Amino acid sequence: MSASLPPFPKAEQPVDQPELLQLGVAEEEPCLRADAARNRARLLEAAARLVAEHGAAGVTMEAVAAAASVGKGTVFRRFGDRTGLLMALLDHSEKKFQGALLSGPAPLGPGAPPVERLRAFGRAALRRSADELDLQLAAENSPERRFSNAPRRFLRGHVTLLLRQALPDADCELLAQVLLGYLDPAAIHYLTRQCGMPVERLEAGWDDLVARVTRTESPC
Amino acid sequence: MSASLPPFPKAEQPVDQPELLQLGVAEEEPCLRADAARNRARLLEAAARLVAEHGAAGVTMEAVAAAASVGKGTVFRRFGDRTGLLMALLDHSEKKFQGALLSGPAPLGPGAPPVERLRAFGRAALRRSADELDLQLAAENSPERRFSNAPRRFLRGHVTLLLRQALPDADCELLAQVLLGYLDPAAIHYLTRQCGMPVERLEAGWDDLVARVTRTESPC
DNA sequence: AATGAAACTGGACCACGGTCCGGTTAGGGT
DNA sequence: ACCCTAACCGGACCGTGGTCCAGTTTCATT
Repeated sequence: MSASLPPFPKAEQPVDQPELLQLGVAEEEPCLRADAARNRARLLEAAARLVAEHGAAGVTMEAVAAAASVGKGTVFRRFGDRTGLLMALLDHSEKKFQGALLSGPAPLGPGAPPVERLRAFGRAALRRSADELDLQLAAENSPERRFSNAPRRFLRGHVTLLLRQALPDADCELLAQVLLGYLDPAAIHYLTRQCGMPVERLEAGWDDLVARVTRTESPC
Repeated sequence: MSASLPPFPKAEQPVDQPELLQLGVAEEEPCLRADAARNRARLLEAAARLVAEHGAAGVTMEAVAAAASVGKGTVFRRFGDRTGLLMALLDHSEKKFQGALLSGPAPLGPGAPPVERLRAFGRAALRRSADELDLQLAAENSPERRFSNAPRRFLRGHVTLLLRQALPDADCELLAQVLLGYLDPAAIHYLTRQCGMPVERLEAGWDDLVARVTRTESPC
């Protein structure tokens, strides 16, 4: 909420750059002083240990700071807020996923027809959420930023692109929003854990949804 | 987190009763002592005033309690938590909406073909979110309970029913989840406020989505 | 090596959501 | 009219996310 804070990178400014990172995997930290980098590594390690021991709910900012023998302010300086820390924890898996989409083997990566890539995308995302579900849930942003973080923007761009190949005349941004909504971690948690649906049903539902959305109207 | 709490209704237990409220609008408070009812009314009035004055973000539990000349514990006893208070604030509009769906004029109410009712439903929901957006955003539950509150369950049942009339052989629960995801207040906020999409585009997108989802495959 | 400033550190501090429990009150039974 | 008990009240208390700033450290430059 403060105005000018030159020496405070805030770890994720809401700059909405016009899709020039379309092919770059994501932005990197500009640089880091030696001690800062060391503390960052210790914090991530401590946070991962806390997740393993007490679940994602046990990742308290104070606890992480204490476990890393570091002041609380340092955690906030490095990661901005709790969500930033949790997202940093998911960053490795996220980067791997992005890499598979951009340059992995088909049908997830390039080389397959777009609809088939979409189907593979959903299955991969569902499987990824099967592990990491509690972490992804805990990292869920506040309602205002649930859609405007870097990983989400990347997935949105990817799905939009695939949709545009299959449906050149549709509003692919909105359709991408719909498809990604189906893969929302909170939704997956609700359907599988609270409603008891098996993952197979979610996968079948995804294929069905993709088929319905990309079906071109009555090609008689 | 406590175990047994007889004298503490908690305002919304997570009981997931098997759809026997399908036609009842919602459950009512069991009864209320005279002073409790008076305090409840004063709290709601105070909360509404705070929303009008300082926006939904200004609705602090302490502020509401103070504005109603009531102890903080009373607010939590009555409404369970902050989300409960905000949902109570939205309750009137919610009930009206549910009434329109159940027994209002077509095409929103009964009497129109299901696909047309679905289209009307989306437009109505979008318009309802246009007002009240900040309140609906602030009332958004924690990720775990975003889908398991009474209003949401009602809408889910309604949409599922309409879908089943149009698509007897599809997985209508999952499709209903998809459609409701499109109408999520956070999504609407993101698309209209942050992406700057006009509401007309969202409405067109809804019609398109309903058409795609309910299109029966190649009726040649 | 000395130096100066940018960048980082840590812990005191604050606000808010949520819990607890001793004291109070409503209102039905007698 | 009285009493008894369940329900309710209020505010002290706690944990957590997040801010702030005085002091310290790094490192590029000389």
